[in-house]
Amino acid sequence: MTQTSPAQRRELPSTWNPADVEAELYQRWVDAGYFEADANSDRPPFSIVIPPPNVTGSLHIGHAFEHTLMDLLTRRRRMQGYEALWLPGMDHASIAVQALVERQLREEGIDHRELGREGFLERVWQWKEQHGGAILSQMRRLGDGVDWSRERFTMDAGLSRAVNTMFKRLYEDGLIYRAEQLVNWSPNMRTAISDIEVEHREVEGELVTMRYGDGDSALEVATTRVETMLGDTAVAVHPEDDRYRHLVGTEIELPLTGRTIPVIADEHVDPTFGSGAVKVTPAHDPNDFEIGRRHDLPMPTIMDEGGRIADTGTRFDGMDRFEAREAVREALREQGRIVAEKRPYVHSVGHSSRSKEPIEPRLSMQWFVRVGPLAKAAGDAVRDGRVEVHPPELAKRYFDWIDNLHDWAISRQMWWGHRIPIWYGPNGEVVCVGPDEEPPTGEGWHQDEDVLDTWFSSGLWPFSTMGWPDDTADLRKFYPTSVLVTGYDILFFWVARMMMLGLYGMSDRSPEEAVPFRRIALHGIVRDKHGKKMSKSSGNTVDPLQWIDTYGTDAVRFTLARGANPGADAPMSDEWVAGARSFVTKLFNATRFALGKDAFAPERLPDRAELTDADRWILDRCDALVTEVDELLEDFQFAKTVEALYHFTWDEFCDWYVELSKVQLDEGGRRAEHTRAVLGRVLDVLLRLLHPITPFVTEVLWTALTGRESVVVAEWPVPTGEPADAAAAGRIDALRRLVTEIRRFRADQGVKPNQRVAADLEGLETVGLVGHLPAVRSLARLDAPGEGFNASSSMRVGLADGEVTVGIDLSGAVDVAAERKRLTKDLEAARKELDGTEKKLNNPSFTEKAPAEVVDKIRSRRQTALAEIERLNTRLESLPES
RNA sequence: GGGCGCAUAGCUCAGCGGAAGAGCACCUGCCUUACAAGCAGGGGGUCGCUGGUUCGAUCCCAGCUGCGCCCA
Repeated sequence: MTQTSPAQRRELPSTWNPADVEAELYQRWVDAGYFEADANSDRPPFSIVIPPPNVTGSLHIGHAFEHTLMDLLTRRRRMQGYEALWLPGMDHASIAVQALVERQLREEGIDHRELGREGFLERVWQWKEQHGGAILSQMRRLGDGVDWSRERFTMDAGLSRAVNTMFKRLYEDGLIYRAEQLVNWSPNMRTAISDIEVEHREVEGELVTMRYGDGDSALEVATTRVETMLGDTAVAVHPEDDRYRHLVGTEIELPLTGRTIPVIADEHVDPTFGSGAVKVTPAHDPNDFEIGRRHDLPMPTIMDEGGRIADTGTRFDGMDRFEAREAVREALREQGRIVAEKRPYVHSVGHSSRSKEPIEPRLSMQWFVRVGPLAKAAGDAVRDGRVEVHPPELAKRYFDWIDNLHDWAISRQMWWGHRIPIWYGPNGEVVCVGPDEEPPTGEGWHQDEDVLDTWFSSGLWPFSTMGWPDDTADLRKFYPTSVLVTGYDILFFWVARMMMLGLYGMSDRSPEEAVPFRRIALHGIVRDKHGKKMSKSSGNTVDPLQWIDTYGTDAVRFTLARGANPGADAPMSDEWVAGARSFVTKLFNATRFALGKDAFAPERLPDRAELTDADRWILDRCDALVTEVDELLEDFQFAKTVEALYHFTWDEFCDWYVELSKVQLDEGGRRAEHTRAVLGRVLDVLLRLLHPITPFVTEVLWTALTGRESVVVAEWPVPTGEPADAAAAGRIDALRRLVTEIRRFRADQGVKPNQRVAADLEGLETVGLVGHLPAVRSLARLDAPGEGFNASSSMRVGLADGEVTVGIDLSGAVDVAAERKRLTKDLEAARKELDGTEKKLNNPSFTEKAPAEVVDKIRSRRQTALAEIERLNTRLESLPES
């Protein structure tokens, strides 16, 4: 047995003030290089890439949540001896940053277009250096054990090279193409966005029905966007619709434009909706676009990039789309062409998830990724188990989505981002220029003006950050990453893109090794304490940094981990963080107590035979805890892990073992010495288990306890393999029940918790608690019966192996009514139990069909109930009349 | 419109075929030398509704109601 010499010990402060030590501890960890991974080590790899936060972002509660889980997983693996890498970084957020810097420039009175592309980008980089990445310093406050030496940014040279390489490969494989297509257009940002960046929201608009043509050939069509009529090139009806059959093939006058348009028949028209005739605006509506294609209709674009009516040759040109909506409607009204108006008319409208404005379907030339083969491979990787989705229920959602994916619009009409590496020649040449190639020079050559969707570079994140396309030591060691921790809300945006591009980019590897991650741990979003989504508009957002200031990082992390059920949302409130702080304080105080009693972390425990029931019980429980925590964490059951640790720490270790240890310490000698070892061992294990969740307090306590360097690099506990001592556990269980019953009796009788009363205990030998008499007396605050002892009241406690009679000297002040009430209540419960069990046992189908062990269990419960009733009745009868 | 999920103690959530659980909140009593950010004790639920399967249903199945999410 070795012992930490007092000299090695670090002193604990008398109270725990996280703010005093957190920053210093974190810096110490970074300086010591604990978080830096070595690609050349022999240890088995464990790697996580951070879901890159937006360079404009600051730490919000969702980051804190996700980071806590990742840090927890990484710290545990590090302690388990893995070469653990948690790779940090940010993405460049093309649209958000461009908007931000454009706005800044406007405030200075500068139009970014005047500045030119180069000048503008200079300003963006300037902004990035000065204000970008606030989140990185905030991550330190959370205690994130990331490898700062590997920090990455999607616009870094290396990652840009990866983007360029990927583009070129896809292009040459025919998986990237350019086409004029209807895309989701953001007039505010003047760019195309992809399908997933569109959110559908119910809005109150109007449904206007208008009449095209006149007399017999008139048709009524309805729309929520009247202004689009300026771009109509047909009216469509169902081919089987008898009402309109005679009109098909004729031309009809399109009001306000001086044009006539054909009436066509198309099977996709729903004859039961409205009048059964629909206006067709191919350049501004997805369904109409399809109709236009089928019928080879002209597709005039009637809006400019900013959402203003253009090129219609009408007086509406130049009007904003919403202004035009009213103006066109009123113009039609003047002509008596408005047939009906429904207002408000609630319908679903696509909005840009970035700028929040209604998107405008717009025909334009864009670059697309042909997702077919990529999506198939991405689906298969999950289908054949190379990538596990946790919780598995969410895999279905992944399949539903990835198996029905549309081609991905990747060009953005922006300057900030990876410029599309395509050069156009004077004679219509199109050349894709790879990263190490020289672009064509000469008259008339120019590069595509657009940049790539930010998700394109984020999709390469798991390998571009490790040096791809080069064959690097990092890639060899850490790819595929071990687990991806992210929100289910981003499954489509990001996870699917990494799957597609990862499998494609790494296709020179075996299918098993090409996947970007082996497991996907999905979490939900953080909600408020009423389960409401946090949002600025409802004013229920919280600032994790403010919580850290108030309660300490450990408390915040503990709360977040405690709320993390697989795939489920996590409700959060400051009351719960306060509760977590109490836990941290409890742990601190318990350790302080132990150290005050000279507890130490022994290398070897004393021989089991030398230990008490209490020692063996708590050590066995501790062993079971290690197993439980391991099992839960392998399954990403964070909430249950925290629950198990909380319960053990508070309800078993602090409430019982620490109290029992006081009795043992009082005995002195070898008993006290062994108790110090057990206290130290349990704390040693417990602090290590808790470290990934609450890194700061455990670091302080564990180094104080052990005198060793840091718990960050301590070994993760493993079960001892010692068989649990069931007999000891049974006796401790009996002890706890006996003590609780006595406390209950005392409370009923109005005896103050701190008041010692004389009591006589009979029957301890039958329940195996003779040796525990001092403990019972200590925990139940009983004195040995002395001179003139008079058991004015007595109680019988039924335990597994018998019963104990406790005679208590209450100096005559017996509250008979309270006692009667209690006994009556217990009696009622016992009778109910008897009824229930007898009913079952009297049912022949039950005794015949139920498994034998269940029947036995019910029989024994009936026996217990009978004994209990007998005991309570005897006691009730013996009570004096009140 | 299509799909998925959830309804369990005042609140937030576990449990998911054989005795209703936790945290917080609540009530009572305690500053008992680790801890009042604490200790001891206590109250509180026909497990959304209606049927069905089963010896037995909070748990499985069907329908209904009410919420939530995703997609169009």
